Amino acid sequence: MTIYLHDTLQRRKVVFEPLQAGRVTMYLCGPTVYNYAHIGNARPAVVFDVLAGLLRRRYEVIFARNITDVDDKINAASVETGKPIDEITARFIKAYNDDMGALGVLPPDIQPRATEHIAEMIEMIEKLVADGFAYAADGHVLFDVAAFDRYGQLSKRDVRELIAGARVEVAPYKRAPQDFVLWKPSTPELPGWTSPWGRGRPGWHIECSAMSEKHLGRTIDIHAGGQDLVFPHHENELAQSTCAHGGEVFARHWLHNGFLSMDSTKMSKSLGNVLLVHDLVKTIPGEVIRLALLSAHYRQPLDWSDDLLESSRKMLDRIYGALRNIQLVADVRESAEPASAVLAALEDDLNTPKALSELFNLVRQLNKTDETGQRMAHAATLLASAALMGIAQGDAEVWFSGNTGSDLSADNIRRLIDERNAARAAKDFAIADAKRDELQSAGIIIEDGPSGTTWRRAN
RNA sequence: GGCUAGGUGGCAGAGUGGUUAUGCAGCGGCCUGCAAAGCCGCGGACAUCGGUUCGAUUCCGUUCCUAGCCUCCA
Repeated sequence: MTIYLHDTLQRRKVVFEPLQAGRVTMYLCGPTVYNYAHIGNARPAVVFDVLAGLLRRRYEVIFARNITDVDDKINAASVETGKPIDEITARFIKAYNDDMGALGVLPPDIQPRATEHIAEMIEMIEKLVADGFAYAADGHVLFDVAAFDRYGQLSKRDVRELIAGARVEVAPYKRAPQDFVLWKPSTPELPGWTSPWGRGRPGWHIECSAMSEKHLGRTIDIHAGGQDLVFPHHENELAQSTCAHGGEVFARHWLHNGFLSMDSTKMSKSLGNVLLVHDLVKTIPGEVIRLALLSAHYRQPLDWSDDLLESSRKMLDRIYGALRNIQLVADVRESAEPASAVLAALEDDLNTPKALSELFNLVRQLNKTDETGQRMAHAATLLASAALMGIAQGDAEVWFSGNTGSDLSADNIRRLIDERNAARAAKDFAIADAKRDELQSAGIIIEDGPSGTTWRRAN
């Protein structure tokens, strides 16, 4: 089997092959920690969590997802709230990790922080200056875009079009408007570090170049992030890393996820139309949110809506419904392999919608099987397949009845069901139906099955 | 204006040069005391106009429309 991934640089799907056989290095641009993560920020975390898991089946994987903890917006938040920067970043790093955890995102192998890699950044900048790819001017250090002839290759942008004016900041210390900041001076009240160019702080792009080199090496296999990072962030990283490494390939595969929108408009912090993961997980199971994020292909746009969540919840109802009332023997479950159709879909550029459709084919197969041993085998395959996407791994009974969401306690529900069944046994269907109506009006739906009556909350 | 992606049945959303996924919703049947769940079946789609082809939703081009990037942003 072969893994295919779409590469932004080549604009096509390519066969994935790590530089070193059996070992994959992967870097994902993580959050800037000045606020809670919104659901759009969660998309790359979830999507590339699935990818990391998929790769781990076949390779040793070293997965780094950074934390940007030095940034103008963090400084602004500190000024605004009067709280120290460390307190703000510590708080939102924890919140980010907790929120992603609620969505079933496993921690990356390495979570490097920008402030802990200032020395590496300075070292890289010095190298760029020494080799003529960057210049110091007026307390700043700038990357000289003209010195890198392939600049613009990732975003397919013509440097000549990056003209001065409203689009690109013009500053007197720049040789050319498109030159970008590697290092900038800091004021006494803002965070700063001693450097050959005076007390200052790093520009935005240099941190990822320095941290990926330190933790993953000069050439990494996969560099991932949101589509909006293609330009300028990744274009600039590509330029500075390539130049600092004597022309060696920086990232062998570039992966970018599409955007989340609401009402066909991009969700973004600057527009203010954001839904925070922190709030959503209070009322919606993280699994439902995770499935919603995986219901469209990762490179396609995804419009967030209540309908999407409703539909995702119903998909999980169907999967858990099939798994309910099956007691899986431990070794059957543990030895189960995912269905090849599901695996193949995911290994084809992470085609999660296709994988889900194959998952539902397994559900149907399970539902129409009567024989217990066969059912167990199908259920185990279904579970192992769903595990590839990190969904439906919980207890089915808990899914349907863990939280009644109604005023009736589980004991009272059971009592009404017993009373109804007594009436049914006595063929007093008027009373039986009255009991069922009573349950239904309390948000409880009952199902008479071969092994007795079960119930679930109505959504 | 430049550059990228897209436009698929009531909705969501894959995919394919000829056999029309999957989930939800709808319809019919089976099961059930009746339901629910499940199973079986049905209907209904490939924005537009041209071109290539024996044949295009799928390839090429036109037009229209949508979103994103070009500035901090996943």
